[in-house]
Amino acid sequence: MHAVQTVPAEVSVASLCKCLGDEWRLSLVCLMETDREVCVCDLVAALDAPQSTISRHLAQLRQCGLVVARRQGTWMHYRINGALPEWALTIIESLVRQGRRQLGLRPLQGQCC
Amino acid sequence: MHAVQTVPAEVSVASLCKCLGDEWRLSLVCLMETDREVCVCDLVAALDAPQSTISRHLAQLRQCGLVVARRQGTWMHYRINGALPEWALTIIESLVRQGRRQLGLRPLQGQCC
DNA sequence: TTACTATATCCGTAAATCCGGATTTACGAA
DNA sequence: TTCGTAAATCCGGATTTACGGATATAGTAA
Repeated sequence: MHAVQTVPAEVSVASLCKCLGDEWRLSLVCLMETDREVCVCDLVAALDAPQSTISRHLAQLRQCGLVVARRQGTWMHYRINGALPEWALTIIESLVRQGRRQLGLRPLQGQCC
Repeated sequence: MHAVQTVPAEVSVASLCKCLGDEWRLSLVCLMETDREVCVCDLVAALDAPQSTISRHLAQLRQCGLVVARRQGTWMHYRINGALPEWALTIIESLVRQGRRQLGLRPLQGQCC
């Protein structure tokens, strides 16, 4: 029995930037503390946007490999993809740090689930 | 007489990412060594693209504040905007470092000007 | 002047992206 | 089963963005 290889997802610099070059998506990632899961309903509440809009942008972040989702019953939990290569995680962290300063994000309520 | 204040240009994380989320523009920035000017004709040659395309993308980079231009006779020299705030310069440097690995950029010839 | 060069901008068209209400899917509970 | 909730997907229209040939602008030199 061998350990599970977490192969670093391939991401191109351009697609990473493109993905985070949208305020909705940047905000979503900024709402995800490193190594902390966030429920979709909390994201919808925090950003006060139509559910379909949030879901669509989360799908893009997933497709790009920036976040991963985990289902728990009816709910979906998202988090930043820890399997990303070092350089990507580092850059995302920097972008998120600065993004949090710029975007006036209301704190997560965590009321659901 | 007072010293010239280099007020750090305001840049939003989202617009920075959006601007670099295009392969042409990312390539252009990757071709600019930090603190080194590059001539437009060299950029056109290196990327082998229509001149209007390069010029248009350079204009976007300028508008976003990521690069600055200096005219020397008929030629225009571009460089990364050193007046950007620290966080932006740091992030750009990381993106460029990784971008250079990913994009197969042909080296600048520097034949013109 | 005129001619030439480098670069920027214009403009019509094509393609990509975004939006959000409506619908579907997935799951849990009764 | 059936119902209710959470989330994903669909779809048609609006908006944005990209493209590149043609043209305009800015500068040099004769």
